[in-house]
Amino acid sequence: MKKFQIIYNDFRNKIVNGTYAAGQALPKEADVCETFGVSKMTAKRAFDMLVSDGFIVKQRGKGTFVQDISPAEMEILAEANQFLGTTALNPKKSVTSSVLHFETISVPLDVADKLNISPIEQVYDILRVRQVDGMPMVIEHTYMPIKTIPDLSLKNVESSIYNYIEHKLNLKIASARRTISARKATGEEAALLMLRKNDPVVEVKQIGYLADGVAFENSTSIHRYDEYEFEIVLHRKN
Amino acid sequence: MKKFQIIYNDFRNKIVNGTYAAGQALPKEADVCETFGVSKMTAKRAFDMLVSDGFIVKQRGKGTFVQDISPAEMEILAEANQFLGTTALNPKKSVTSSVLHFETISVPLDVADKLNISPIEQVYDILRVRQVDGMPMVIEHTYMPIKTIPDLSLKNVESSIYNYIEHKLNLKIASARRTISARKATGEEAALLMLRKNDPVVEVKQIGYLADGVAFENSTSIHRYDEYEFEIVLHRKN
DNA sequence: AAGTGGTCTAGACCACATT
DNA sequence: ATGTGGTCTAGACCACTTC
Repeated sequence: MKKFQIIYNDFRNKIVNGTYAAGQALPKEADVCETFGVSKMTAKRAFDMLVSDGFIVKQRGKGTFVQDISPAEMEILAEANQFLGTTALNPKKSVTSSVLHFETISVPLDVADKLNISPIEQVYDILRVRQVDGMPMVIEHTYMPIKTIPDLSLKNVESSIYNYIEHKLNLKIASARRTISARKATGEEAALLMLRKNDPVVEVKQIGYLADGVAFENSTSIHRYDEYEFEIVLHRKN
Repeated sequence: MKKFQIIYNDFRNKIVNGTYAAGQALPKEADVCETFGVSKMTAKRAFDMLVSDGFIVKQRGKGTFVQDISPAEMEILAEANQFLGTTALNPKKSVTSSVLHFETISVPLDVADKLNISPIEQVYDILRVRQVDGMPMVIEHTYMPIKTIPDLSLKNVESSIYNYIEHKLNLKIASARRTISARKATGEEAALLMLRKNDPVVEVKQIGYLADGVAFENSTSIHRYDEYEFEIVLHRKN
């Protein structure tokens, strides 16, 4: 474990469990350096990560303080933070997939632009409905270039594509660009999600990237409006 | 301007305008150090910011490369990134507010928890409909503690509360926690937004924080489903 | 073996807040 | 004047990739 991670974890735990309460001052950088036997840059790095995650604020000339958050809200904040597929997000529940389409096609033009590939390339065209404990939660329409994700099988698609990519192909999923909006469900969507036509759905468009920067996935997910919530901490620039 | 910002801006511009194309290698850290006359930590910091914003990827042992993004998508990425109020987000359009409620009340219990204040404190209770070029876009229901934001006037509420906070009170708005979900519009919401009852709306709940970590705002915004979109770049932790 | 980025140091000096 | 965090340096050493 890296030194900055040790320091980050230590203070994160003490903030979440209330050892450091809302508004309370944390030790100054110089003390952290001494306590953990690290240099200033390393202590600063750990604190900067806590700022980024919304736990603390730093004020030049004054000190470092726990963000003004109630214990109940602190719990929620501690649980938030990550980006994962549906399987990993529901580790305690049974996640299953019904595969409605799974074929290889020439890439549609708009998808070619998002994946930044030539319009003559082939992609998987995958349509799945994912259930949590048997209840349909989301329709996922995914395109993936076959040259990047070779030999994808129906079995992979039925269980977890991310698992295949990371543990069979040994590729690292690194980041994603996501757009979130809402609209009315079409009749087909409503039927699949057990909603009525024109009920609200959340539409999440995502472009996924591997650690080498290559786009490997362009997906559109249609979520039941009553089963989707997206949380984030935002920081103003400057 | 800080050195790391100069380097960040330089490469950001060259990536957005195509001087460095998708997949292309950027200079190695050592070269950046020499070119800009900075140390390794400073060059690294600038590149780490570009990673965070989704422009590049770094691969240990190999080098640094532009993310695999088409020129069209690069434009979109370059425009994204920030958190601002409605006024600032629509600088070219006329943003107006209809104030439906503006009173001072004892804080509701759930709001007291989000703002982490005592249940006997007073807060502004503000209900506004905000229009862009005359079209109703969003209903904002905002609570703010009067002790943190004193002397808020109807005039401020009619124009821009953020402007009052930042330029009259000289407080710095630093961060926010946001939750995004969708649901059906109530009859009242539909009337205000010129929708039909049960049409989709996007519900954005936000807790805003000042630079000293104090929560100054708890708001719920109801957006027309066809006029709201939220974009973000996410990174996987490890 | 050579080349790349990642972590970390032990300081120096600066900017802002408080006394 | 003192104390705080912010920027930056000039390295050392490590981890991973490629040859």
